Amino acid sequence: MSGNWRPPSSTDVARAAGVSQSAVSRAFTPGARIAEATRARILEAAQALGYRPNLLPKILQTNRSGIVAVVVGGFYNPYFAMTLEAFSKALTAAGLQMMLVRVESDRILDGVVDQLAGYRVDAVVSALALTSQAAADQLSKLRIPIVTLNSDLAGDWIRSVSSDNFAAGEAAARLLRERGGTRFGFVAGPADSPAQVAREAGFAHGLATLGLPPATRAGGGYDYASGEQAARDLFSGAERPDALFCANDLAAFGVIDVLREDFGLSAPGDVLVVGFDNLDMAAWAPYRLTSFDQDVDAHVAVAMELLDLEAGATCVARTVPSRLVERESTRRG
Amino acid sequence: MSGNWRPPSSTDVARAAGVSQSAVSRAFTPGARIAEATRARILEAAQALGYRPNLLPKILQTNRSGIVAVVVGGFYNPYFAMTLEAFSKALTAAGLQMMLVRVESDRILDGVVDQLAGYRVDAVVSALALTSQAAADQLSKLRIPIVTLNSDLAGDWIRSVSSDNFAAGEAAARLLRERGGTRFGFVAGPADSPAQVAREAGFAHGLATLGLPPATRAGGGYDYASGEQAARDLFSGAERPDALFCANDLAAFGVIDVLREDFGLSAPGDVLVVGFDNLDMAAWAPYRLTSFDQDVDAHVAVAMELLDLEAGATCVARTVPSRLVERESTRRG
DNA sequence: ATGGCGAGTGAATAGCTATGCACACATTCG
DNA sequence: CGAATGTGTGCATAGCTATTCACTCGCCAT
Repeated sequence: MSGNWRPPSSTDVARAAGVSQSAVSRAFTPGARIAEATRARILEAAQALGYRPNLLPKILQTNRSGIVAVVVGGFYNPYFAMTLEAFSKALTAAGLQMMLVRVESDRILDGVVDQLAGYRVDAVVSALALTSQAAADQLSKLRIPIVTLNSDLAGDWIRSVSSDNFAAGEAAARLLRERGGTRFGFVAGPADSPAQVAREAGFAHGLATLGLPPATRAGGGYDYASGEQAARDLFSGAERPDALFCANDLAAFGVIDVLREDFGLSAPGDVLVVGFDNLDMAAWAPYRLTSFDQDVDAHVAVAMELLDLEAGATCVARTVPSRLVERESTRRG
Repeated sequence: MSGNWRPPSSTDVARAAGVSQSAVSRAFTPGARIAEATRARILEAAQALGYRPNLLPKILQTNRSGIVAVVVGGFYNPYFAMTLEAFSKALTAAGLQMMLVRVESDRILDGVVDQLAGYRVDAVVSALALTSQAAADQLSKLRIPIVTLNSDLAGDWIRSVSSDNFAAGEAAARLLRERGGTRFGFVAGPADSPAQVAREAGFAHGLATLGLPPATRAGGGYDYASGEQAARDLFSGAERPDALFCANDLAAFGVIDVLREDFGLSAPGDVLVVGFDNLDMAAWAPYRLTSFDQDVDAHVAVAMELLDLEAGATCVARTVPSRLVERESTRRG
């Protein structure tokens, strides 16, 4: 019997209140012309029936769902939590809802495009390290704006907002040099991440510009375990580095812990360490990690701005400066 | 000109392929009766136009959106990230989409109900510490199933799944006692969290059952800073505890860091510490924290199961056992 | 030869809301 | 007092898809 139950419709309310369906609609539309008495009677009937206007017909007509899809690859990195939090606030403030899509790989994103297009999402935000070009093209064809974070996609209807990863890499080189570093190491993120690539390139360029020897290299992931492994690799050899730039904080934590536990080394006592993301944890006592703050709020603000650029079918790329937050891990003595 | 652009509809495809709209619909409906040749011609035309079936009309008729709303209070706690990740996987596997809603307070949840109801979400999952009874009632009225996590809501169409918080509190008391604790302390979470209340009550009951003195108490939040403050409060007095049960891991980390930095105390050397949630970080070298694992996957599996209980208008509450993961922080000597 | 049958297709419709248009009525102004 | 203005309401429709119903056309069996 409850199998064919339906939520009350505006027609049901109209019948209950003895008015037409359009009157009900007007009662729920701010600024619509309706007598206050009628309106009150309708709201009363609606309340009694538990009526809520169905948003779908409106969407069907206007093709504006009020939904923005946010695509992420996983949540293990607190940086994504920060991004999600900021986006959530911004979207709510703009009266939009967030559809959260988690994809294992970019191949699967292609499959998800059908769904997103089917729900007529107003826009897609991709926090994926690597966003599928094919998927982006499909969305472009449907004129669904897409904003990528720290990616390097190109094409119509595609906007991107990134940190100044290259410049930050250079800045890291300068800082480590100033603080007394002589043998440099780089703890890498995943090779397919454009941010990782830019940070490493900037670091290398910074070292070269200062006339310093290139950095030894280890790692290959944005996670804690990658950092652990990188530290073991870098410090098992004879020529141990004394200044490290890590592709992100999570890896830096792994590095610092292994240095302390396995090698009895401390930061900054024996090794200078710089991270990236400025997670909350970077300020915690065991780490006090110098790190580049990506200014998530600014990223999101720019992203929201780019989403609003309805007309712009041209490719837009914006860069948000990151801010160096120096803590104990680079203060020697 | 692009102001009134509309994505291609099935009618557009039909025109292009020289068939009727129903044929197009059939071409995209698995198992529908259509000649293979026609189907191929339609798919070709659809491909050329970039057609994707609009899901909204179907939703309008069936009242099944394929969307589940997940309501959270924030993302600062990695525990929510774990939950979100697990839910995301489970929903994807079930062919559902996740609408993520972040609310500042439960009052705002009331306002959000209109939206959720308007989108005709199939169900609501609330990971809120405190879920508004009023909001839940509204959803019940619309026959939208609601599942709360670690909450103690009651009513029709409301299901809840919780950890065995009370039992875990008792277990914590037994463990700390066995490991040599004599003066006990409890680092509390927020007072309005049912999980916090149950954990504290279980701990108190456990201590009493063992004939031990009651625990001193500090804290009042699930975050790191709360833990820091709690440690300062608990260890500034003359009678310092030597065994702590923390309402969650994040607070426990704050406790451990302050003990080490400000008081020169170590866990487990000077103080035994038990946390709750078993975050990834609990295994990290500076902490090696004994913690109760809430088994997020099991929580989510049960939640998904409860969502499927379409018929059940009765209130269902399920408990998932948490698993004690013992690490160095409670191993003395 | 003819009734029956299955496959393939088109026409029509349900589902719900917002809104343009038309109409009825009241009020005000010349 | 007639006209004009304004207010409040109902009618009809668009928006898109899945699905039911009806129809046609081969084909087989009787």
